[in-house]
Amino acid sequence: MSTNPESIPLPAVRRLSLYLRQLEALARSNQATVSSKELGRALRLTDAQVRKDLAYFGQFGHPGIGYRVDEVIRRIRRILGTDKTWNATLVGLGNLGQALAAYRGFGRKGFQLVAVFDADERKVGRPVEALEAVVVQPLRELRETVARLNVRLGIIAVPAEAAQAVADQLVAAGVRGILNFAPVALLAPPHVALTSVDLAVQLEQLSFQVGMQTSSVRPATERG
Amino acid sequence: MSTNPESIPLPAVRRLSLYLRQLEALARSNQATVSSKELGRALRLTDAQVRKDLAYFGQFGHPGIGYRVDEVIRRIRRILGTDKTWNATLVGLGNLGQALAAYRGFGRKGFQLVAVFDADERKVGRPVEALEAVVVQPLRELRETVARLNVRLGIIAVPAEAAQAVADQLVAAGVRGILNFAPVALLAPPHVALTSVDLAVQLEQLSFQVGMQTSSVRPATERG
DNA sequence: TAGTGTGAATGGATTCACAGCC
DNA sequence: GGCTGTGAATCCATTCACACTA
Repeated sequence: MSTNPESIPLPAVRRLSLYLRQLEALARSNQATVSSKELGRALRLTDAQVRKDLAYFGQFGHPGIGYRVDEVIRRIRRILGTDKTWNATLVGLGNLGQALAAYRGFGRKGFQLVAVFDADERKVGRPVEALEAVVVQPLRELRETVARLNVRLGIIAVPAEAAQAVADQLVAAGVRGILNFAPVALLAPPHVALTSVDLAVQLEQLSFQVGMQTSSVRPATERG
Repeated sequence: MSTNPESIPLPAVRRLSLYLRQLEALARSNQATVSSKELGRALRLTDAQVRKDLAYFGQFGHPGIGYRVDEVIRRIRRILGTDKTWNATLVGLGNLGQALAAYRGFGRKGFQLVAVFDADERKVGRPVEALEAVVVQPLRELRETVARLNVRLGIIAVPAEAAQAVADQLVAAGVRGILNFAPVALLAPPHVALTSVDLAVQLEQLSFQVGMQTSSVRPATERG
């Protein structure tokens, strides 16, 4: 009984991606079915968690059998929306931007990079390495190009100071979602989806974990 | 009253990084103090959330005044452990690895890249762009180099298939934390901290959000 | 027997609301 | 008056436990 979207826990949506990744790995090793227990073990989750998560999105499993790997893969892709292709644009061709331009995962998840922008006039006009038939454009052409090519997603890889202005332009141009790599909290209207990836935040989380472990792992042993 | 570490909600630790980022921005614009309300508004959190989060880590605020920006910055950095410098190593010099090698944020958060490894013999021996005095080494030298240079953190930027083997080698060499960019669920012993960044997961989350919004934003309007 | 789906119970995190301080 | 820190109340997510199915 696929629950109505509003009531699905956000963490469950995040885990859906992990299930998919794991299922894809199982498919590559030609495993046909998998149980919630096995799936949970690989991702360090309880079996109940796995079952409940999947059940939020529909009837996936077969009692006595488990989950059929390729069936579930298909259905999760559909739910996540990565079974269709969308045009995307990348703004900012610094180090990170170049790595993103060369990243094959966009295509695999249904996002096609059809335009790239940069503020640096020296980069404008050059072809983008690793992307067929894409040439760096100046920011002032963003709006028109996004509309003409029916771009639905914008990827921001510019310095923090410039990020909000770029986001505003992307929104004005009509994108439906923004993936932000700049280390700032962006504002976007509610009809535009926004996801941020901040490497500094990840580094800090790791640093904290390390500090935590070394200070508390030996509760009684290492005191004297 | 700084709570004991075990009992701090994990989400609060994640938000601590966001508070820091925001406070650093305020410091740059020379703002001396900030209230929980203002901080919350910028990050889209309630003021109560902000106060409670900060209180988990100690007495930060001044009633009637708010939080003193640079005082709190200093204290958060200390808590996160980014006030000290640690040596780090990068494994994998593909597109992403190169972007990471050039990323200035590592240094700013107290991580210094002192060694880089790659399995491709053609890359071995070359200097690493953007890193002073670092030359690409073959993987077989990982263990010895990590020990000799006192490397505490490993960054994995290799293909998914190779990631677990690299993680194992890093663990065997004695690192205390691993930052993983490969799209797999890695296993590490409990005394080694592990954080993963999977771009594909982020893309899927964004895709899902977009799909969600367009299907439910207009509950009554767009049905006929 | 092996394994899902799901209400009920538990455990965590967020919000409320207010005492206390500047 | 403005603002923090925090117990109590609420809300949300996870786990338990079992009816049900292949």
